[in-house]
Amino acid sequence: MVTIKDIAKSVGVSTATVSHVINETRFVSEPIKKKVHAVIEELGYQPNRIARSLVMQKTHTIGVIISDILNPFYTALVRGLEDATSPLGYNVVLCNTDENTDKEIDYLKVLLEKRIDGIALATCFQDDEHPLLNRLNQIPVVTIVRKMNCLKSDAVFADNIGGAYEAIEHLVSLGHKRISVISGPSDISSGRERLEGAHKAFAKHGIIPNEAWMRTGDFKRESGYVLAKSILNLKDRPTALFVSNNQMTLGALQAFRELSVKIPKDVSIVGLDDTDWSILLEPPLTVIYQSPYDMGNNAGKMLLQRILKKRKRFKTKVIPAELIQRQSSGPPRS
Amino acid sequence: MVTIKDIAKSVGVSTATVSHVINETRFVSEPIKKKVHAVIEELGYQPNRIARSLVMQKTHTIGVIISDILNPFYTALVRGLEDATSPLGYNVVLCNTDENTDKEIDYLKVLLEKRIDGIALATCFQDDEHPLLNRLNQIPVVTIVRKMNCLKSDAVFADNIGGAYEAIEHLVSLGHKRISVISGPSDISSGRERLEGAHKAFAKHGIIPNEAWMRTGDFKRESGYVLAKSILNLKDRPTALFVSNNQMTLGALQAFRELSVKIPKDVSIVGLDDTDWSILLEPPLTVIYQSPYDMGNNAGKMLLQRILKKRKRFKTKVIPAELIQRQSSGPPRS
DNA sequence: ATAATTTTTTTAAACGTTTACGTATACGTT
DNA sequence: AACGTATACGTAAACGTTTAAAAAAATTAT
Repeated sequence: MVTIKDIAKSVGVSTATVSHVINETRFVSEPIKKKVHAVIEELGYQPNRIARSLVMQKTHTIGVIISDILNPFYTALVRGLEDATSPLGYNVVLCNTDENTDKEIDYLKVLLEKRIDGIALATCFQDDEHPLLNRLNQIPVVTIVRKMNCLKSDAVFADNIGGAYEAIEHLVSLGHKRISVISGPSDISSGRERLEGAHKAFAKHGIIPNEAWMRTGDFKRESGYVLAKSILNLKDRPTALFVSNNQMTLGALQAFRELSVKIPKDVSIVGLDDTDWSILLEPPLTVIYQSPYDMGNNAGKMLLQRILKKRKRFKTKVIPAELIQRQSSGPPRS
Repeated sequence: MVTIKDIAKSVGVSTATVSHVINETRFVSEPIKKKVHAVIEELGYQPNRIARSLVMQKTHTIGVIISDILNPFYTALVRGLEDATSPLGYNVVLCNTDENTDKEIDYLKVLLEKRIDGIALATCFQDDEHPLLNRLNQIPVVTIVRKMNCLKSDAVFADNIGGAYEAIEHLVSLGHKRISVISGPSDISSGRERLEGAHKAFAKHGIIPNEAWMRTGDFKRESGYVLAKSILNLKDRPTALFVSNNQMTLGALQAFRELSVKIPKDVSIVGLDDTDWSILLEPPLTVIYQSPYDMGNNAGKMLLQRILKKRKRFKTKVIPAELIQRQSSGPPRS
C-alpha cells in the first residue's frame, strides 16, 4: 500500500509538504504541488483515514442506534440522518438493537471505542448508573424519538401528545364517543405520551374512556392484531379505534379483515405514522403523521452543529404531528 | 482520554503486558492480570480501536452501497447483511446513492480511504476503466442484486429470469394470453433479466407478445404509475400485467385505483418483491418473492468468509424466486 | 556585501495501539 | 559452580498521518 512517505520520497520533498498539498493547509509552490499531484495519480495513492483519524481525533463517522431498520419509520429516519450528514462527509453506521438492551450496550461500547464523532440514539436503556453514561456525556449525542432522561443531550422527538390528541379530536368531531385506543408500552416515552394525548382529548370533550376499550400493546404487529381482535370481539364494541404506531396498525388491519369488519362503516380507524402505501388500502388510511425523515434530518443537523461548533446549551426540537384525513375514518353508524 | 500507557504506568508494568491482558494474547500472571483489570475499571479505560486498526490493518467495518434504503427491498437486504456480520463484531456503514454514479464513486472513495474490510455493492457503475476498480479488486467485495461485469468478485443475486418466467407462466396457466409487462431499465441486469424471463415464458407457450403492451420503466413508482395508466387506457387492453419491481407496482396499483380498474376481474396483476402489507391490499397481491433478507445475509456471510479465510475462488449465490399466489391474479374474464 | 525579513520546506514528535525480539529471574541438571 | 531451559515481562519499532517548531532559501533593505 502506497503511503505519504512513498509520495514524499518519489517527489523528493518531505511528508509534511505532501500532507499540505493534499489538504491545502499551507502554501506550497506551484511546481511542487503539480509534481505531488502527478505522483499521487501515478502511484494510485489513497490517503489512509485511519492514520488521519488517530492524529486528528475525529473519524467523520456517526452512529445511529434504532430498534429495527425494517420498520419504515426508522428507515425514513435513518435516511434523513444520512441526508443531513453525508454532504459534510460523514458516514453513518447502522445499529439495530431489536429493543434488546444488551445489544444496545454492546453497540454503544463498540461505537465509543471506534471513537465515532457522534451518536443518534433512538432506544431506551434507562439506567442512571450505567458506566457508559459518563462516556456518552463526553461526546455529541442526540436522543431521538424517545426520551432518555438519564442522559443530558440534544433531542428530537415528535409531538406525541398533540398527535394523539388530534387523532381523538378528529374522531370526536366525526361524532364518535365510543373510542378505543391501542397504546404502546408505558416505559417508552412515545407510548406514554400518545396515551396521555388521547386522555387529554377525552377529558376536553367530556368523554369518560371505557377501560375495556383501552389496551396496551408492545408496538409490534402481533400485538396490534391480537388486541384489535379482542376489541372487535367485544359484545359492546367501540365505534372507532386509534392505534398508536404503524406496526400495530398493520396487525389491527389484518384483524379487521379477518373478522370482516367494514371500515369505516362498522368501525373507524386512525393510525399513527404514514407510509407510501396507505393510500392504496381499501379504504385509504387516516393517520397522524410525524415525519420520521424530518426527525432524522434534524437530528443529523443538531449533531453536526455540536460536533463542529461546539454549541453549549442543549436544544430540543419537536416535530409537529399532522392529521392526514382519508377514508378509514367516518361518522359512526347511528 | 486514558490510554494504555496510563494503565501501564498506574499498574507498574509495560504497555505490552497491558495489551496482552486485554487481548489475552499471552500468558500474564494472575496478580498482574487482576491489577490491570482493576485499574482499567477504575480509570474507565476504553481501548482506542482507531489505533488498533492502524496497526492491525483491519477496521471491523464493512460498507454497503445501495440506491435507497427507503425501498423496502434494500431495507431488508441491509438488515440481512447486518445480522450476518454484527455477531462477528463488524459494523456496517450505510451508503445511499440514489442511482447517482457520482455519489457512488464518492462513497467508494471514502470507504476505501477508511480502509473498511469489505464492501457489499448493489449499484451499477459500469466503467471498465475506472481507476477505482484496481483498488476494489484488492479488497473483499460482494456484488449484490445487480451484476457488475467490470469487477471480479463474489456475487449474490436473485433468479430474475426464473422469477419473471414463473410470473408469466402463472398468468398463462390461469388462461391469460394477452399479457403486459412493465420491465426495468435495460442497463441494469435485473431489469434486463426479468424481461428476458418473461420472453422466455412467452416463447415457451407460443405467445407472441404485443409490443404495445411491453413497457420499460425506471424502477421508480412514478414510472409504474404512468406506464400502467397508459396501458390501461389502450383500446386494446391486456388481461394481465406483470410489473417487475415493487416501486413500480405501487405506482401501477395507484393507476388501477384511479381508473377504477377492478383486480383481477378487469385485469390481473402480478408484482415482483413482497412486502408485509401486500396481504392487506384489496385484493391481496400475487407476487414473485426473492428474499432480499437472504440476499443480504448471504452477501454478509460471503464477505466474512473472504475477509477471514481468504477463500480464493469467487463464488456466486443465486437466491431462488418463488411465486406467492394471492388474489390479484385470476382467470381472464371471457 | 551584509543584515533583516519573508517565504518555503524539513524535522521530528505526536496520536494509541500491537508485537517481534530481547532480557531477567528461577529452577533444575550435570 | 556453571550452564541450559522455562517462565514472565519489557523495549522499541511499526502502523500512516498531522503539525508545531526549526531550518533553509529567497527576497528585500541597509
